[in-house]
Amino acid sequence: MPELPEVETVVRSLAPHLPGRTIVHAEFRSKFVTPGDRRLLAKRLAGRTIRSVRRHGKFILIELDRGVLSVHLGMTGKLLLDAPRGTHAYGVLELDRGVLIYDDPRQFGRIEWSESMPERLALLGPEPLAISLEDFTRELRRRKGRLKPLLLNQSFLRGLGNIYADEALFRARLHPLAAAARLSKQRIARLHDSIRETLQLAIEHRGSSISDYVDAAGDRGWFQIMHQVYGRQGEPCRVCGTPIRKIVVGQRGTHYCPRCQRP
DNA sequence: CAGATCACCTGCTTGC
DNA sequence: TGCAAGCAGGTGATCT
Repeated sequence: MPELPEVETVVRSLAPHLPGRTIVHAEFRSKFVTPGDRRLLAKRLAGRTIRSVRRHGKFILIELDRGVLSVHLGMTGKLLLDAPRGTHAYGVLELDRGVLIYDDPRQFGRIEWSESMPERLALLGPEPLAISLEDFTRELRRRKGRLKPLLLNQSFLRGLGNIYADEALFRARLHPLAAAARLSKQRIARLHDSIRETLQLAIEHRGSSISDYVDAAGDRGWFQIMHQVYGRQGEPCRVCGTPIRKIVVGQRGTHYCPRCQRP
């Protein structure tokens, strides 16, 4: 669920509160979210002071006075500040002031501690909000495959997910099955712009709350009311009125306008 | 290497 | 009403 705009919103909602806080006690209850020795993890965190909170793709990085805690929200993960502990509170960080709850019904998220920057982050592609048109063009031309799976591939760009891949393709008027390497210069520029504009707009609206996404304060996003294609199958395209179509691409539901996004 | 298939897990919706 | 199947914002392993 949480893609770049949602993760960015969570980080922004945490940033005013976490730096300077000390973790008094930690507890983890899921062998999926926290694989390996959960007691050791809790022990490593106890007594640590939080230096900063930032986003790297869809990862939340909590820098400590020793080591880094990386949190990936998976599909249904939430980081909640001073919230009651629900059934799915699989991680609890008691702070010197307040408590940080990791809640995740499906347990697809991951929480890991590492001494320095987690190695897996090095495998991710550039930030979609930062990449230049030149770099974007070069990387796109190097790739085979279709546009939609490519946009979901975190080694191409880090942070796009199913909602924003579909929304960016609509904005760029590009078909999800178009061959990435064969796009004209003009279309590449359109896609580059569309990705940035879509993500920025979504961040301004604090992300999309499709079912249960909320930020650390428990507030929902409202970009979902501006979705052009995602979840709108059968409804009229906001530009041309043609019914939005839903197909499956790379095992993922893919929404597009058959008229605005010609093959 | 691209792409399909499956798996991880829970909960909500849909259809019979 | 009840139950099973299908589907969901993500990712990674395995196979062809």
